[in-house]
Amino acid sequence: MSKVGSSAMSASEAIAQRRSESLASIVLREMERMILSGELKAGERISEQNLALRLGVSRGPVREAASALERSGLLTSVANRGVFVRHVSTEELLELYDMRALLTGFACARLAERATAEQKAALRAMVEGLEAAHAAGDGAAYYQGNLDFHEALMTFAGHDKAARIYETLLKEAHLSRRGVLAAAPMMQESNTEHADIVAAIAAGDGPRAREAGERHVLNGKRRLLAKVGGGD
Amino acid sequence: MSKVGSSAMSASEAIAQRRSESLASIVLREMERMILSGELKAGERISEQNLALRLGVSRGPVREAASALERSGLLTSVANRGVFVRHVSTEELLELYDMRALLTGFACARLAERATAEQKAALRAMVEGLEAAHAAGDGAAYYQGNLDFHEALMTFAGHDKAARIYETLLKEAHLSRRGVLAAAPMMQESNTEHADIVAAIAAGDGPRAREAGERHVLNGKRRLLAKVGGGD
DNA sequence: CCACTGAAAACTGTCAACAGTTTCACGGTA
DNA sequence: TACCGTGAAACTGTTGACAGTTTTCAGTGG
Repeated sequence: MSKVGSSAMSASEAIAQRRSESLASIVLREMERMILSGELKAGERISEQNLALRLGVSRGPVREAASALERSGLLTSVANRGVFVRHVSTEELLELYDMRALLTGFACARLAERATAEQKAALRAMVEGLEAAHAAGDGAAYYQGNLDFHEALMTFAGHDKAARIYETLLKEAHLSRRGVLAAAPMMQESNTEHADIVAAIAAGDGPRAREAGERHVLNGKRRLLAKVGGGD
Repeated sequence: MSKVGSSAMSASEAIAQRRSESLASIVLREMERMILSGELKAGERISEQNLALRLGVSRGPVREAASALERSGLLTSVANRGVFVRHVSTEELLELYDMRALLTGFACARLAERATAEQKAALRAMVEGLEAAHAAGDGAAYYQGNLDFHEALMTFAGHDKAARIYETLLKEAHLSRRGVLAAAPMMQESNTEHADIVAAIAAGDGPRAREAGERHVLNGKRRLLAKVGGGD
């Protein structure tokens, strides 16, 4: 319960070496990491007292961090009982896919009209990398590469608000460890869609790029749904 | 500086009469209200000490509330200097319009397929109310009715995530008092678009509803841009 | 063996105080 | 008059402590 694992070590170091960053923001990052890595499981209670002790800070910064994380949907708090890692229901996960689809489509349409040659090349390279990962049957590499590809789409689009919202949505989706499973099995199908997206962007065809981007994420939702079924 | 104005009174009462709501959440609401009402202007510094004093609480809950509001984009904090009401640039406001357009289009498409007869009737009634406000030249009524109509679109769509994001975006947009001005002048044009949206929804035409919803908000963006020009 | 009671332990919500930084006013100097 | 140190006042970041609530658990009775 009170183990000062190596996982918390980096945060402790950060606290020791801090210069101008507030403890609250360090605790925030650490809590977020713990939640997203699955170190803290969904529905699990977080004792601010224990956490403060483990991180070597007082409860004030921990409460501030928790307050912020609650706002961004990673925690829920119950009066006099503390904060809990939020449980993302299947319905909510599906809604997250809807929103990601919308944003991805938007970004793709934008890229079709403003992507630089370098950006197009980078996207093409990423798709080839994913192809290689698929050929090698390397699920982990595909998973990471897929995340990178989607992040690149949002970043290259040069729309701060869209990228920021997407980031938040992705973190929330990661709360449900189910989302992770959906990507690996259908590598071939998924990467074909990636290629479609890049092709539409390269062709400068906004509507087609938007449709391809949106469809791709919605297909991911469908693939997830097929896997989950009425399972839970 | 230290006036305990009538504006803070309701919050003070809430604090006095509280039963199970945390002080932090009350302070959060009050700060949000102050910011959105324009009582605190963009770029203005918020002294947590003064605020705590005015609300009759200690600095702890104020800091928690500020931490949460920073996360949702209403405040920015600077180390050792405190928190400031965020300044929303024109570029950022335009991006907010993009996102609202996306979400509105999404909601409209959804409504075309799942709106109940009551919901359709309610939307129609709202458009008629707006028409009346326009005829009467009542800008304030039109402004509020317009907000209500858009909120209804998001609520009726039955998509929690979309509604929640929309709400956040709207609050951020309200930070820039420029957005407010855009609605009033073009009542006729704006409400014609509202009618188009409702017609498409009533007809069960998803794509057309989506297009109409998206276009409507983007036209709002265009109207805003025309007004602002290169002004600032 | 199980359900119940009640007191102790643990924890959250809140506050007041301390240390370090920033801001501001004041007085001296060119 | 304008400029620049300098010290006091004000404020933020953080902590430890107190009050009230929840949880735990040993002991009791059925």
